[in-house]
Amino acid sequence: MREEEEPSWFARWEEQLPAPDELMPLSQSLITPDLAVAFDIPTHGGGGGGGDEPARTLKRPRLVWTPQLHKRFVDAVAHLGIKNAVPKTIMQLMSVDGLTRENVASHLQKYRLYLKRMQGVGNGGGGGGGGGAGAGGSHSSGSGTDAATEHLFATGPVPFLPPGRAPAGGDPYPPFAPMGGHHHHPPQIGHFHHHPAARPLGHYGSGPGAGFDHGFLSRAVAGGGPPVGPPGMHHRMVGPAAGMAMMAPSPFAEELELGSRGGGGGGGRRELTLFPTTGDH
DNA sequence: CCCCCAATAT
DNA sequence: AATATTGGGG
Repeated sequence: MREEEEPSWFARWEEQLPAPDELMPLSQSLITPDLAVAFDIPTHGGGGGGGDEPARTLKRPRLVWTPQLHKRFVDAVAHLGIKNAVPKTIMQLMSVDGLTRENVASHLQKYRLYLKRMQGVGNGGGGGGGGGAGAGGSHSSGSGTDAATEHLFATGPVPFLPPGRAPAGGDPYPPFAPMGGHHHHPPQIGHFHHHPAARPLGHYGSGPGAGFDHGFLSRAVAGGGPPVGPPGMHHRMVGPAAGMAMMAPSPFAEELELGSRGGGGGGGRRELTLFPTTGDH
């Protein structure tokens, strides 16, 4: 009789519910770029009567990494390159409202672990990838991807994995290999390369007929956003001046890589688990 | 200041 | 379980 789970009256407002009876074929609506941050647990549980709502001290609800959101994350990382894929940059590139650096950092950490885990010997999980050198001093422990990790991370093609694995002492860290000759360019946070399918920020319409914003979708560059400064940083940008510079909503185009991609050439192959989206599992 | 990682707390 | 948070080190 004890139930956990807080009273989420708002439950996770995911993206959906366009119409009570309208059912999307979902056949392969891989274009469900919906972007929405799903939160849970709004705040004080009071109930009742309280009355007071300290707008300050409001704790942000727990962020729910929905597959779509995760995808944006992965795409951002993939497009940034290992060196620029740091929390702040990733967060900015994602342009998801409500997302904080800590959110990304935490997820990034897990994501990195997942990658390492997969490259270790014995990998297994989801599809494997090809092994890789032990990067960084990691201890390889055997276990293959566990269910836990799998449920989120393996839910999308890992865009980068060491292409050529060096069996014994190769480079510990690949300089980052873009997928089969793809584009990789200086992280322009202002606007990304144009893609035929680039969607303008605002409402990621999931096709005709849907399209509604939940209020926050697209980060309002409030506060007089500084006109983007191209992060052409080559080094770790440090310095007072570099502290803040780029900021702009950027819906970067996404690469629809639907086929399976092997982790890098070679051999691995990824079973595309179509999206578990909206309610799968 | 920011990042990274491990451990821990919720 | 999935995130958030903290702490130590760079």
